[in-house]
Amino acid sequence: MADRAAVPEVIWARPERTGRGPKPAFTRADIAAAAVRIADASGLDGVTMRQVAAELGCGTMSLYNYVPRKEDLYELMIDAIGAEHEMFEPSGDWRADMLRNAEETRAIMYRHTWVPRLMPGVFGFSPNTLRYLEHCLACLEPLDVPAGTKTELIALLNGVVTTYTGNEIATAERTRAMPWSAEEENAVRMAYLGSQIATGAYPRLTASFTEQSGPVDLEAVFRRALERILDAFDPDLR
Amino acid sequence: MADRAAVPEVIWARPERTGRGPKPAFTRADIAAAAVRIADASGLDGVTMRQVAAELGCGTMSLYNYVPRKEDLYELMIDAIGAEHEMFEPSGDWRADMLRNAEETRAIMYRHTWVPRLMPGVFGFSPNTLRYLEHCLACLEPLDVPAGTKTELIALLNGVVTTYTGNEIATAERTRAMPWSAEEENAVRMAYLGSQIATGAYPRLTASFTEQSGPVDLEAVFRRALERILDAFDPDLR
DNA sequence: GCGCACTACGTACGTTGTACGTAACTACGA
DNA sequence: TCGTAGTTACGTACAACGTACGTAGTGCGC
Repeated sequence: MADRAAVPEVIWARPERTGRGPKPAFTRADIAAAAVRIADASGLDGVTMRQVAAELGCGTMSLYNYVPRKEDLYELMIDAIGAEHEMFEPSGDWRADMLRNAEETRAIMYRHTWVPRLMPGVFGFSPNTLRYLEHCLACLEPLDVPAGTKTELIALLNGVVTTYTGNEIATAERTRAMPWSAEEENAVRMAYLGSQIATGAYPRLTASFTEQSGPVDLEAVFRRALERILDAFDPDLR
Repeated sequence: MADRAAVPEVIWARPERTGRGPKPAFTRADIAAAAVRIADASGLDGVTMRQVAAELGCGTMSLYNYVPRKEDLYELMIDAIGAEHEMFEPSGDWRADMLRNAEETRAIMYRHTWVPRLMPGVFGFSPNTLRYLEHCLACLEPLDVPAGTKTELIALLNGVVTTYTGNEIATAERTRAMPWSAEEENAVRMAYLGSQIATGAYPRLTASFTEQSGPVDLEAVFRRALERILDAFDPDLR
């Protein structure tokens, strides 16, 4: 029996096929694509080993020949959507390029709303992740700061993109999944917040709430956050 | 029978006790404390309805009298650790105060390593969350920007603290939970990264890796990220 | 003092990840 | 050329999870 048990292993380090025995029926890409298809259609919770196997048309346990743990399936999924990133030719304007990268990541997340929920748990540097990092570094070539600072900029931007977009998606999905209407939910929330505000314990918070009129433009907030971070790394603004 | 079914409800809007029938055996605080105790000791995955009930010394299903869904239990937990935040008197130096707030949040997360994993899923503005936001706004009183901008600063800071600290914790826990040693894991990872680098497909990434010598000072990276964000909101630096 | 709204909790169901055993298959060493 | 070792494939089975449901007991408001 194959030792599929505990072995210090990044799935990307394990060769895709081994040569001996029957030909594998699927590639990793097949499996990743099936999982992505399910996640897009039914959400991340729809991605079960049984469902993925059914989508592929094979027995549940056969999957474990390709993916030692479910966690590794997630890794495959993240790598798969990483291929959607357009690795454009750097323009020479590092700010514009990084904005474009961020905006594209955001778009990918809106296309695959399960990505933000998966990101924090993914650690193996998948091929497409490495390609993306390399691409970002290429975009940052004109920026005259140490390499370590560039890495920090990339990490900070990616983190903000994930956090902001993930929050928006989670809020949207929350209202969608509920058996009651969004208005109803909002009414209950507002009633609660109103009752809290009425206690007078949160004067500044109350002022902040009442001051702002109309709905928040999430995209604008997102853009401002990005710009601010770019400002903070821009030597020309110091 | 009580209708514990789908109702648009924030748990904080539901009154803690109703007056009729037998006195409840526990308060929400009891339950939250029990869940926090378990999470601290056995991780977030140890927090099951059965475990929490056992910790309280009651039947599993009795919990559902207090907490309609497990998700609401999480909400209770987040609120409970929110009480650990020290709401100090603002010093008048908003940068120093916000740094202190961030550093304290980070410390709380290191004390309760499950917090970052829970944060993205928590939406109900719990009492302690409101108190914390109010406190942040008090610290930002000397900052001369619109109220909306202050809110954005708070959100950005909190997001970065959660992301950075959460990543660190996840990495640490990952190596701890593994049946193999951290050195072994690291060796495998490095061997893999080395093999990728050897392909020559990632020249800039390779340079960045080899350029940096010695381990990364995570706390310093964290501090720099905070300072940069504060810079970006500081009118005196524009 | 009656009844209703609540608490308490055992049982049970559906679903999950995955350990394990078995059977079939093929590339390699002899 | 032929075993045989290392695979793939997959059915069965198990422990653990969230929680629906039913029943029994309790005490406040009318």
